[in-house]
Amino acid sequence: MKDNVGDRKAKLAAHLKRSVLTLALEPGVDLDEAQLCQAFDVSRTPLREVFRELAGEGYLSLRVNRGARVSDLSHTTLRDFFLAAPMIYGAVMRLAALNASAQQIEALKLAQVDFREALRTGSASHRALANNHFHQITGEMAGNIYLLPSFNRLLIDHARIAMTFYRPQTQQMAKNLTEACQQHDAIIAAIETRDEVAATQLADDHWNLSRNQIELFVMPAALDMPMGELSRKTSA
Amino acid sequence: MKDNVGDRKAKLAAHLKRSVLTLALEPGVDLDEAQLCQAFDVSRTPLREVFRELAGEGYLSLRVNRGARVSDLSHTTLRDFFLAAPMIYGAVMRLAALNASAQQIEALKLAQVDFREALRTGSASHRALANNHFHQITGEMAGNIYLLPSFNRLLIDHARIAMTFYRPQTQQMAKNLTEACQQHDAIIAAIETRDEVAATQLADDHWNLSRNQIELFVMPAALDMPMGELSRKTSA
DNA sequence: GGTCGGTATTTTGTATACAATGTGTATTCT
DNA sequence: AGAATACACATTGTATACAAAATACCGACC
Repeated sequence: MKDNVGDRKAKLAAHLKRSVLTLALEPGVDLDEAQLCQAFDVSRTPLREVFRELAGEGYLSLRVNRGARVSDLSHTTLRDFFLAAPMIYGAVMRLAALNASAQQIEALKLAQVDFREALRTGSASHRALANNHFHQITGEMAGNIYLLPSFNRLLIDHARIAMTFYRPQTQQMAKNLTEACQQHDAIIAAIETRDEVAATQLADDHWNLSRNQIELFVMPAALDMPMGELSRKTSA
Repeated sequence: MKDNVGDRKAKLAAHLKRSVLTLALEPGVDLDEAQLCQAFDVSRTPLREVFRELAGEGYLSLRVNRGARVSDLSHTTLRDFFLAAPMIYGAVMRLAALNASAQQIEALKLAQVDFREALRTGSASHRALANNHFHQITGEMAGNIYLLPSFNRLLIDHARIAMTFYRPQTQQMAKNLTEACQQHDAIIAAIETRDEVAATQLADDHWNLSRNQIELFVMPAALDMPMGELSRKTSA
């Protein structure tokens, strides 16, 4: 099971990504160079290179003379997220339908098998990662180097937000998950038949469902309030 | 004029960015670590960190065991560019109109002064950099962390493509440049009055003008062909 | 003459020592 | 007691030596 440094570096990067996506490393926490060096048996130089790389992709943020930390997921970033996501997701899905290769479609189907499996028996982390993987493949299908940077950044925070509701706490939330799964199937079908219109529409539907799911979590029960004081706009 | 290492690092990064944007470093050329280390008086470690940073932003691309090179600007990337740019530019301009701070508007006006100056007396590089700076500020105004990665990547290649026509070779091209300048003024006005509709429209106009400019260069004179064999679709 | 294979050289990647910066703590002075 | 400062410690940034990989060069063989 021993491998060269390059492999250990890749392992480290993958581990950090997974940890960030699944909230095993929570937004804002500091990363300890010395500890990670020891844990993954690499020296500080390659470790710090990985840090910079992941910082560029949006997983981490680096502050001069004060080390690396997991990217924040603040109030304002959430607002940005809801503004940008529908547009980018839609564009990516449309391009995916236009450009997907047969090989990529196979990969997408495999990802969906895993996602379904995760919904049935997996942990919340497994679900988040499987869903993340599914959408990453659609990003590859779109294959537009100018869209991907933003899309991948969105996927990072989508996974982190989603982690909060991949442990469904109500009947409705559970139902939404199975619907999301069905939408994935529809997305695969649309891509396979190169139906860009359907794909774009499905991106929109899928996104709206996701947003509902998030709202169910952020505003749990509505508590059956008599008046309208707790309207949606208040928290913004 | 002596400064600490951090400053030299920043200088190096700025130099590389400028060189890439102005085609002083052409797409695809290899970068020599040893030479740059000597030129900027930094050791290889910080130099390589800069490389990774710029690679993350899209200026360079790193290939394992084979060093850094300037990002390519190929046929296929151009196609991606034309697909993604209108959407992202429009979104950024709209958000800029909604969110710009007074300070940012001042900065934008200064950038426009410089751009106008560059059109009158500056070099092609000066023009490209000034225009780049102007649009970078609109990106900051929009301030959406999910849109910015793609937007900034677009700006890099926009500058590089634009370099080819900031040396206007026909009457029409020169005229287009002055029109672009006027559009900048209109953009400033729209942002200052928080007119998101106008800003979005102007983004579209500005983009179309830019594309025309590019097309004038890519398909120079049309040569007054009698038949229609040289129609636009052929090269795609 | 051309191609294959092996060695020398250059270039890239990693480890580590050292310098600089930031942080925590104790001591002193008001 | 509380604040300020100086000192010790921990963490981050840089330089450099070394290892590994790629490239260039050269000669042998077909």
